Amino acid sequence: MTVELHFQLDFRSGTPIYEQIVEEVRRRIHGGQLKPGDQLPTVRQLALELRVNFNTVARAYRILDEAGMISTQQGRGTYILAPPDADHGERLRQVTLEHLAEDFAQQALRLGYSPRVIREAFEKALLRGLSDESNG
Amino acid sequence: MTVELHFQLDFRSGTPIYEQIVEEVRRRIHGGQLKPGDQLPTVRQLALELRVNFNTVARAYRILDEAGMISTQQGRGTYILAPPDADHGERLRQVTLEHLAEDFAQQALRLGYSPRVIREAFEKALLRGLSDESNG
DNA sequence: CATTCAATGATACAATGATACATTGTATGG
DNA sequence: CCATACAATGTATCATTGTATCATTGAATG
Repeated sequence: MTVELHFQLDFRSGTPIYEQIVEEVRRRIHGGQLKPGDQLPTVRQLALELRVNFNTVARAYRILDEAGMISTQQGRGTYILAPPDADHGERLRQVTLEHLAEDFAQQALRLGYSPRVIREAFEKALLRGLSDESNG
Repeated sequence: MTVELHFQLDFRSGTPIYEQIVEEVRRRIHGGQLKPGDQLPTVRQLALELRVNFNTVARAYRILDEAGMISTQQGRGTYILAPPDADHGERLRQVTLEHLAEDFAQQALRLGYSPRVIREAFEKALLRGLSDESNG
């Protein structure tokens, strides 16, 4: 399922190779030829095709990764990411909060504390956290 | 009966998958959701659920095995060994309600949630924990 | 020229995946 | 009963993928 890119580098342009790769992938993502979930060629595959060292491709991929456009995963490959969506990020954050809350509640209950005592401890900790936040 | 874990991996976090699995199982053992004698999902079941190779799960299980927290047995399965309070190597600190509450409050605040949202998540989790306690 | 520094290459490494294997429990047939 | 076959489990080994580190190159600069 890894897509083919087929594009030509200009070795004489003065623009670094890794930059040319970054720009090409960028264009294809914006142009829609590359869609979220698509797997890019491996660093070695693309390097072979472009006749460059695979570290150069890796460098381009790393830049795109840091820009949030792709996801590089050691041992797995690199994939196009969905464009950052504020709503989606919010949903993930909410999941995390629920997870934290659930862990806390379960552990507290398991230690045998009553709901009333747990609520008190929670409220106290929350207020303390708030004052810490505003002061320090 | 093998327990279900359902948890999400973060493929983009940079933390290796096997490490994320190790930590998740650790948390559930300490939190009491996993008790001695419980059978974990088989490496293949969990791998399928998490969409990773089963060797990655096997690696996590092996680490937990070497830490003395679980027992993996070829041809049989893997089982929780550790009593929840026996801490293996790491943090031997006393887990108190105050600590739990403080950790939860601080982490939630650090994520940028408003006190109101945190209270809602907490209350919901607590009620759910209570009903789980009485039912299951 | 010598020096410096960014770009690229070479090499070793870590994480994950694919595949074949050994061990255990259970069903099946005699 | 016992033996055998089979299915399910974890294990071992190697291939594949990205990462880290250092060496090399080549152009800019003094």
